Amino acid sequence: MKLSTKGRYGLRALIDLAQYSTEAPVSITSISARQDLSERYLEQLMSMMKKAGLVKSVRGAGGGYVLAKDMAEISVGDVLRALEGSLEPVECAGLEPDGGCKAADYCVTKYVWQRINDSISQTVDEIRLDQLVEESRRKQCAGMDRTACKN
Amino acid sequence: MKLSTKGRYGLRALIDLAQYSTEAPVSITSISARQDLSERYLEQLMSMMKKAGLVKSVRGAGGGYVLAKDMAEISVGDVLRALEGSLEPVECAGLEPDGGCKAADYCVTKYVWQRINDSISQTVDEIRLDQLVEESRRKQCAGMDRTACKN
DNA sequence: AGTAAATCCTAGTAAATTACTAGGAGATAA
DNA sequence: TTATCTCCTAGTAATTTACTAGGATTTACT
Repeated sequence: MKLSTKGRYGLRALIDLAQYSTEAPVSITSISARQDLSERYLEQLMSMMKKAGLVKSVRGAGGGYVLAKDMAEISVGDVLRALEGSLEPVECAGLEPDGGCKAADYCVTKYVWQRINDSISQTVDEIRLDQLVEESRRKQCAGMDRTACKN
Repeated sequence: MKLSTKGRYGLRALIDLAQYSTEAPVSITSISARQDLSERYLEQLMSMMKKAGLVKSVRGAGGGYVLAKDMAEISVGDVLRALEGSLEPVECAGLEPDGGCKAADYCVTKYVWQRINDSISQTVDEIRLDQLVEESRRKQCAGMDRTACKN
């Protein structure tokens, strides 16, 4: 039940992007320098977030990434699902109307997986990027030594 | 953010055990037959749950496993933590008073991981084995074809 | 026109983890 | 004494993770 580096790094990167892209697009190079992440790897994460419609890219010199929508419109759930895939603790935990497991009616554990799924979904969907950015400003995270912590 | 087969199989096995161990201990052979699980693998899961104090074993012929405490005293959280290890979505998500990450005061994402951790913990800790057993009886899960579903 | 700074896209790959299997020792009831 | 159990340690194939590598393409600037 661990998040991978994709989700962890990606959320950090997006918070960074949200803070620094108010005027011009922000390059992968600058994000990875501030956040101490591999440029090549971050590239892939940004690509995933782009496909998910969270960021837009500007190609060529002076280019980079910008948020595709308002910070308040992006939830942690959007970010993590873009990077981790479904957050369901097991494959069948979702609420598919019909496509789900045939055995669902007789499945006790499905109730458990669904409860876990619901609680995760609810919390990640209610935390939005603007809150995190504000929190980051308040804590003056810019001065934080990123090599100390990989989360 | 997926549970492994340990957690999935193990919870199923323990529900099965709770239902069938009212009189005599239940053997791994019988659980694995009913639940369509590998005996050897289940053996390991039972051993983990024993170490965690959830079940007791009776060795020798006619032996097997019994719950170590009342069904109502065992939560899904107890079971999953015994089998999966910590349920924290990232290493630092817990509430360690001091042993935690040095950067915590400056770490925005830690807030996120902790919120997720808290919501998972709360839901798994409030679901107890007796509820699941009752639900299983109500649904007549005994007739379920276990080969159809691995969760 | 040329160059530097960017994103974009696909593959490859070492390390770690998962999900088992295998073998055999020891305990106990019949 | 034998069949049925738990117990314990190792091994291992398959999968996933976390990257790295190479190069094509786009664009601003001089």
